[in-house]
Amino acid sequence: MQNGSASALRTRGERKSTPERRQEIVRAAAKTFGTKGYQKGSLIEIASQVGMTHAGVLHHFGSKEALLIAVLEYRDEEDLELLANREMPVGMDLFWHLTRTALANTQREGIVQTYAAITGESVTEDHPARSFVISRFSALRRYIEDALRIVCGPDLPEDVCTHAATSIIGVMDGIQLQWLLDKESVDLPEATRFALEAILVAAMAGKDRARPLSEV
Amino acid sequence: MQNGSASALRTRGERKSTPERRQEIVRAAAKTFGTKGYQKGSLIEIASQVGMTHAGVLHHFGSKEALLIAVLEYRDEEDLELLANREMPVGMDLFWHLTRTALANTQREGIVQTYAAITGESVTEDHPARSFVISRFSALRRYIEDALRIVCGPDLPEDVCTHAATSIIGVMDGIQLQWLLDKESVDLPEATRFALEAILVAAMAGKDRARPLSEV
DNA sequence: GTCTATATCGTGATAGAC
DNA sequence: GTCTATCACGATATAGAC
Repeated sequence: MQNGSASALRTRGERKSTPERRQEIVRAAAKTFGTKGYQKGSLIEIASQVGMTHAGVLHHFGSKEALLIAVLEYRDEEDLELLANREMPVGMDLFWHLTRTALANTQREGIVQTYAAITGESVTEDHPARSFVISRFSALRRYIEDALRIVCGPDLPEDVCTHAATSIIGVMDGIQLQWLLDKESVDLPEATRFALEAILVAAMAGKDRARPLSEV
Repeated sequence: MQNGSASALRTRGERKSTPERRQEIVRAAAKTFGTKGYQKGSLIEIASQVGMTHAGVLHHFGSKEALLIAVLEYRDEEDLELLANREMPVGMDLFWHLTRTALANTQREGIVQTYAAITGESVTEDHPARSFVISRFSALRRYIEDALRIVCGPDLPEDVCTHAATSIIGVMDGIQLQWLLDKESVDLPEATRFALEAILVAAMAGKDRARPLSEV
């Protein structure tokens, strides 16, 4: 019960310890990069949100680019924590999870906005988030393909599987984008649910259509 | 047959006339905004592509923002000219057109890139393209909804119609984005065809499901 | 760990010569 | 119609005081 060593006392003083400070900064950066974009979002604006000057921010991260990477990693970490066991659901559970995510996203506009702004910018030349976004998409496609194979069975043709996975990611991102720009005209969760079901049904049908005659 | 007045001669001299020069600049700007984005794409880079200084560009357009608007209008104009009669197809023809567009887009990466970069950036605060993109999406949704009503008949429920239209635009944009970032992993025309068919079929099914029992 | 001060750079825009 | 020159501004990053 004794309240600890000198080092424990040190980290509990009124001065914020470094990991906490870093997280504060990352959160502010995510907000700024979301509203202004990476190019236009300045270190000065980020710093002012946490009561610092931009030199202070650079002390923790070294460069603006490193801060962006930290934001991207933090966002993925945050997504993982939405899941009870911190790992991606498998099979049909994945599609339920995606549907629930679309619903949850209506209540966390900031995160959606950050994701959309950075992803959108990443198509430009030499953008620091580019390779990160590419591998994120790639990993996501693989997850969804695996889930599709479980749901549709082993007869699912490879090309149908890939196209369906690409379509699912695409439609979720695309609907989010329209929703961000015009929330009154777009029903994010319902449109997403409709599209996911449509694509799932088409994948199942693709499986049936491609089944070799010998097996029928 | 006589080759014209003094004014006609004047516009044919070795010096470029203003409308031609404007178009050259707009094309260069579209390219630069596509590769670098609007914020990072500089007037200096645009000007150098047409053999001018940035002051020359500003002489024609007054401001960088006005140049962006010109690019957006030019891009829409260009899209219209892909159509034989310069007007959007109606009914099932629209969906054939969208499928053909996805195929054609693999051969005009620059245009797709420009569209994606500007649309992606437009979600940020006070972006000059924002209202343009919003009304573009809105008009597109209306077109597609009209076509869906023609294809599916008047029984198509309103919400299914809207969700399908939103999904179609979303999935086309979303697949394009993945394709731009990773062309080897994404088959743009085939994935688009798959998704469009899936959504169309689902809309038809939605119509059937919602048909009042009294009509069956 | 945060600040002030500064170096260095690039930008969009304006004014005026040619 | 295009150029040169310049202005005013804001950015990232560094150096060194506290």
